[in-house]
Order: sequence, then structure tokens, then C-alpha cells
Amino acid sequence: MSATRKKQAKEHLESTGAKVRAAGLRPTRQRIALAGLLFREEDCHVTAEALHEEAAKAGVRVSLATVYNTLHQFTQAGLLKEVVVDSGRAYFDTNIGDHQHFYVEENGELIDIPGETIGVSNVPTPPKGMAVDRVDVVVRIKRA
Amino acid sequence: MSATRKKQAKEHLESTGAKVRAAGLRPTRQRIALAGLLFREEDCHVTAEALHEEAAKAGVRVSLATVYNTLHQFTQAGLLKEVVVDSGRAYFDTNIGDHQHFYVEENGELIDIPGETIGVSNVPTPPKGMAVDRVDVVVRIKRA
DNA sequence: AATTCTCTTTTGAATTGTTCTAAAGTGTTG
DNA sequence: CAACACTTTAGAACAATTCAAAAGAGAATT
Repeated sequence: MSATRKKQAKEHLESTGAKVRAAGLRPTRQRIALAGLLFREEDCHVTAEALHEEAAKAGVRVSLATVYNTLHQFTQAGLLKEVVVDSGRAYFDTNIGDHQHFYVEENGELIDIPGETIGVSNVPTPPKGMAVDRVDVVVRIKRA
Repeated sequence: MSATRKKQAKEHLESTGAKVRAAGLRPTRQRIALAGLLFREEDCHVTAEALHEEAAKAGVRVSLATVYNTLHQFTQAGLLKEVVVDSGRAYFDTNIGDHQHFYVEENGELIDIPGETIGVSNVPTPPKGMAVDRVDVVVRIKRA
């Protein structure tokens, strides 16, 4: 690794710590490491298991329970968004802006679709006493 | 129960048997009973557990495994559609036409939105070699 | 109606994904 | 560095779903 890259990596972890702190969470070793993995690139989609493995590969020892805790805390803090595409496992997305997804059923891969792309019109008024929380669009794709 | 209602109920079960048979499935006691519960009214949304309980209440003895089997067989046969709104349990919908849903996160209730209502425009082209399978829109609602 | 064949159902165990619990560990503050 | 509150951990517990092997039941044939 070059000196520049090493510096970048260090800065990344520092900003990561700040992010965790800004979310009102104690910047523990585990949270910083996980945030480091999650936010090192844009539009990262993970499941708890996947992040747990990724951490293991990166040499970070974190328990699966902590991964679950952290994903939920980050989601509550607005650092992540949960994406529901599979009735079986939960996905989390580092892109917290308004956007939608392609979902490859075959291998469980998620691909972002920028928020301005898809247009959703005429969403009906919810039943009395209810309000729209959010509108999710999932474009399920398969091998042609 | 009036004579007319009794007759209607009988006709319903008969058409139900035909439906099962038409799907290429043997019209067994269990499948006919479950189909009877599912298709007695339009736009029915169920989870496996819920249907299992409903069957029990209706005095039909069916194992949970059979409920799962049947729901999947019906779905494969095109009699049902799976709706993914919760990463934790699977919902099935008797409305197999093109339509969307309100989902009340609070209590897990599903409400149909007719297919012509919501408009989805500019769905981007899937990655090379992939084709759109279907586009799902879920309007998550909560107490105002 | 009895026989045979194949498909179904059942029960209970097994799996998978996730949450809980109690004990040990670690940031933070004075 | 002592004290406290918050975190992490390992493993048990849980919930939804699937699996496997044996028993049961339609369908076709006699």
C-alpha cells in the first residue's frame, strides 16, 4: 500500500469515527470497524451475515449479535436504510437518499436505481388516520 | 344457514375443486379445503401461520407443512402471488392480477391498490442479459 | 371392490435468520 | 485511575420455514 493510500485509509477511519459519534453512538472499536467497511464506498448493500463475514475477512473480530445490533442502531440513526426484497433476510443500504432497486432474485444481488429515475404517480390516499411512510419500488430481474 | 347459502357454499367448493384440478394438482381434501378458504372472497392476504389457524377454526385438520406446500404449489400454478413486504414472513395474495399494496407496518395488514391506480414510469433497462420479471410497489403506511 | 402405483400428508427434527440474556469488557467522566 | 453506564460476547432461545421418512389417500386397472 502506498503512503497516500495509507493516509486515505486513515482519514476514512477518522471520518468514520466522527460519523458514529455524530449519530449519538459511542465510537467503539466494533462500530468504527463496521462503519469503516460499510461506508468505504457508495451504495453498499449488505445482510448481517455478509457484513459479519466481511469483517472476519478484514481481520476484525466482531460477534454476529453485534453486527445485528450495529446495523439496527445505524438504521435508527439514519446512517442506513433497510431494504425489504426477500421474505427471509434483511438487507441494509448505505444509500439513504430517495432511490429504488433492481433485485436479482437468482443470487440476491441489489443494484441501486437513482431516485430521479423512476416516477411513481397517483399514489392513493391511505385509509383514514394513516399516512404514507414511504413508497418502495423493487424491480425484480432475472436472466433474460 | 339458509338453503340458498348452503347451495352457494357447495358450489363454491365444487368450483374450488375444479380450480385445483385445473392447476394440475390432485384435488385432495386438504388442497380443496385450503383453496376453499383462500378463494371464498376476493383479495385475500395470508401468511402460512394465519391460514393454518383459519383452517383449524374452520374445523379442517391440516398440518402446517401442508399449508406451506400448498401455498407454494398454488403460487407456482399461478393461483396465488407472493407479496414481499416484510423480511421475516411471507404473504400470499389471491389477487393475481397486476396491482400494488398498502402495507400497515404496525399490524402487518395488507391492502390492495388496483393495478390501474399507481403509475410507474421510466423503469430503467436492466443490466445486460437480464430482464424485468416484475415491478413491485409497496406503500408503507403508519398511524398519522 | 381389491390391487397397485404414485403422489400427498404428517410428524418431528433440522435449518436459517434473528433476538435475547447474563456475564465480562470498555469508553467516558470526574 | 476509579466509578459508572453503555457495549460486546457467547450461547441459548425463538420464529419462520424446510426437510425426511413413514403412513395415507387419489387414480387407474383388474
